[in-house]
Amino acid sequence: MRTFKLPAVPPFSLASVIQSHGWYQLAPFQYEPAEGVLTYTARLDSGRLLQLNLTQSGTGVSAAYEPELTHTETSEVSRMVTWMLGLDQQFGVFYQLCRDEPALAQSEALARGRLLRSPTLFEDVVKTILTTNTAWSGTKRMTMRLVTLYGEPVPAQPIVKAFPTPQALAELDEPALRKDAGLGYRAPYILELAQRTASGELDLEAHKNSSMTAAERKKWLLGLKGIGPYAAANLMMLLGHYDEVPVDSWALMMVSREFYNGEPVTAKQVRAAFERWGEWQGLAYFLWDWKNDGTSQPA
DNA sequence: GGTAGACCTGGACGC
DNA sequence: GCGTCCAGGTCTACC
Repeated sequence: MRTFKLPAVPPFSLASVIQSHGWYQLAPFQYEPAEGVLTYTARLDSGRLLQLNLTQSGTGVSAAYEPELTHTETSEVSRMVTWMLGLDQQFGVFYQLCRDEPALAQSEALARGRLLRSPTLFEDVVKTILTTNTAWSGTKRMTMRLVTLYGEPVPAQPIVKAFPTPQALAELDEPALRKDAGLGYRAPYILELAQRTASGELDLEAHKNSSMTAAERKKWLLGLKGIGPYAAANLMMLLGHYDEVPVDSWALMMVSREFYNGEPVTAKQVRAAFERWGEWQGLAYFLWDWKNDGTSQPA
């Protein structure tokens, strides 16, 4: 295995990034908690496929890979890992605000704030659509089927596959996605996204670092089929905009238990509960140390 | 702007 | 084993 190291804006914890949300459980991510290794099957611009093994290295991250890469490819992998782990992201202002809130006081000590991302926005939009209107087990199953059925295999390890490209998905028909991949009614959304991306009509990757305002970005996301208020807020978080709470059924339950004594709450009440965190309210919600984590009934 | 019904799947449950 | 019900966000039509 060849390796290189990348620095991160301190504080940095790979474990905190990995456990920031459930993305590490979705193919082609793999995580070995005992060894602290996050594995991702990546596809480079050149079309080459490789397995990346990411581990904590001092205050940064170490990337191990095979086969040998060109200088250009190594630069591409560096940019990819920096984006996926948010190595250049800073949360100093947020940490200052957290110091007076017991439920967030550990954020800086644990280096929390960075959210694990896929290398491409295409992959993250697809995965976000697959989180909607289904249980987490369904999201994992649908993602695994997409990768298994339509992902390109790593030559040296044919059972290891990358996330399917927009081109690969664009060539499919709706019944295949609906039945074979088990996407159900989400199939036309994914197919349209893939076809628009593959044709060049939609340049998702340009939006990772666009000059759009947060409001413009959100409006653009809501214009994508299958992306509603929850999915848009979730993707905005991945894009580094934290000024809105992604309200789903879990958020309604947790906020009800935490702030409303178990009484049913509305999406407005969930947003109101975190409104005081301003541009950080989404992150405050994400990192909140809930008194009741949802696995038991409230006191 | 708000609301109701349809969409689709898998899991839980009762028989 | 089979049938029924329910949870989970978004879209569309309608008011």
